[in-house]
Amino acid sequence: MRIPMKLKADHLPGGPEEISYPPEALGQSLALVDCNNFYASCERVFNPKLNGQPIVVLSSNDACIIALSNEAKEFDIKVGEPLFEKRQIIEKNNIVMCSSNFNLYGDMSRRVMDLLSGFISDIEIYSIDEAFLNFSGCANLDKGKDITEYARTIRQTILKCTGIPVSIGLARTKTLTKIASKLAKKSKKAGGVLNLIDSPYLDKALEKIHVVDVWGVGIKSARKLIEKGIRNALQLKEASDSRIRHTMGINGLRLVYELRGISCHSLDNCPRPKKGILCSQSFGRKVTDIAELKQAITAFVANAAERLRKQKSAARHLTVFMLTGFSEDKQVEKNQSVSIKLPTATNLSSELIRQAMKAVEKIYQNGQSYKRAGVRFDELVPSEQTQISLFEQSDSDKTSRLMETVDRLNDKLGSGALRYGTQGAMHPWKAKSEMVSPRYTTCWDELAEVLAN
DNA sequence: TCTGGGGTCCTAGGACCC
DNA sequence: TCTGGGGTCCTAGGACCC
Repeated sequence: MRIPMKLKADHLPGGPEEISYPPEALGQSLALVDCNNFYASCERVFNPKLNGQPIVVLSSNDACIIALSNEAKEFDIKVGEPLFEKRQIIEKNNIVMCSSNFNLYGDMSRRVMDLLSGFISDIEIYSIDEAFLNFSGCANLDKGKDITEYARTIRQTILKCTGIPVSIGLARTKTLTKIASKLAKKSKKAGGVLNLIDSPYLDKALEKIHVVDVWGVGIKSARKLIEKGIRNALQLKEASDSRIRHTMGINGLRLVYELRGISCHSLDNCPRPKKGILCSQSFGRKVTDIAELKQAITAFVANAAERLRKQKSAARHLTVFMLTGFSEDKQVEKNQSVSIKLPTATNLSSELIRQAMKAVEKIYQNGQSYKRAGVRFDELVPSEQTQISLFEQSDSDKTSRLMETVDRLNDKLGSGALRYGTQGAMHPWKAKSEMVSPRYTTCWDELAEVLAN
């Protein structure tokens, strides 16, 4: 099931009536299941003493507030605010502070998602605490069972089995389910489930939603919209196509169609590998020593490379970035970065670290202090297709040793696991190097060893 | 040497999401 | 003193080719 509209960036339709939609664009029954205050709820599952108490969950270095329980939301605290600004309120009101524990949250998330998959097979896990479900064609609902009741059953099951409270919004498009779940969370009457599918109250619901709370509208776009008199989701839904296209681009137009019940974002139920992998961290203090920076970057590269190998990818491109932190006048951070096109795609830590160190040396300025740094791998390719240039043709001794290794590994892994050959036929200008294409990442280390000798 | 236009690829930066 | 750590997609502009 693909996106029904050819709403490409270069295509500006005159209006929805000019396009014919396949039935699934208009008639889907979707749900968003959203865990309430997820991190705070997880902390409560493992420490029931926290039930009923106001809680905030803090980021690494305990620098920022990244989640709040309902009780904590009563105070003047918002997600994303730095702790030092709110410390007084927190201490005065005996709000409990928890340092974040992402292993725990990931584990709880898996439990919730497993339960959901048991109810509905067509599911997209959208984030650590959210999943979209597609009820269209769901066998359990064929016998006229009420979809709202079914959603309540799901909700109760999750709560009973995991201890995590969730809200469920039902609607025709993803954007509308987001709104439904938001309202379900707020309304006491809804009991955690709100169904806006073909609802006569849909427009009333949209009117209650401020534009900045619409999925896909950030602070920048919201400001522009408000300037034009568009304050709520209903006004956004009724705005003219050309106006939206002009102020918010193609994504804005997709979003408005979704508000009108025309699905532009289909369910993505087959998780694709990441297109880029990054690892970065704030130091929590100023770092000026290049040795210390190198040590940190080495750790980041090792972490990111592991994730790279886990999804069976290799990177062709590497970027190291270092930020100086906020300047005295609270203006922007200075972001310095160096990108390196790798000679061949790789997911080998040793090679990636070597390249990253070169980048650090390029960026580093004596006397400059850095507050944050990171590394990013881009242009990822499946590692089965990865080719590494292993040796020069002239080095016949190394060649024969390598061929022996390849044969041995093929014996171990099954023939064809690795192959070797020259690239010369395809790319005459590279005729000097020979290539080996490992199809199994487990071979990397052994190959690397041969290379090193 | 001058002139034009169309097309593609790459990159940096912006905006948004959780 | 103290401002998280991941991601995705789109766009504009420059370089380059024909």
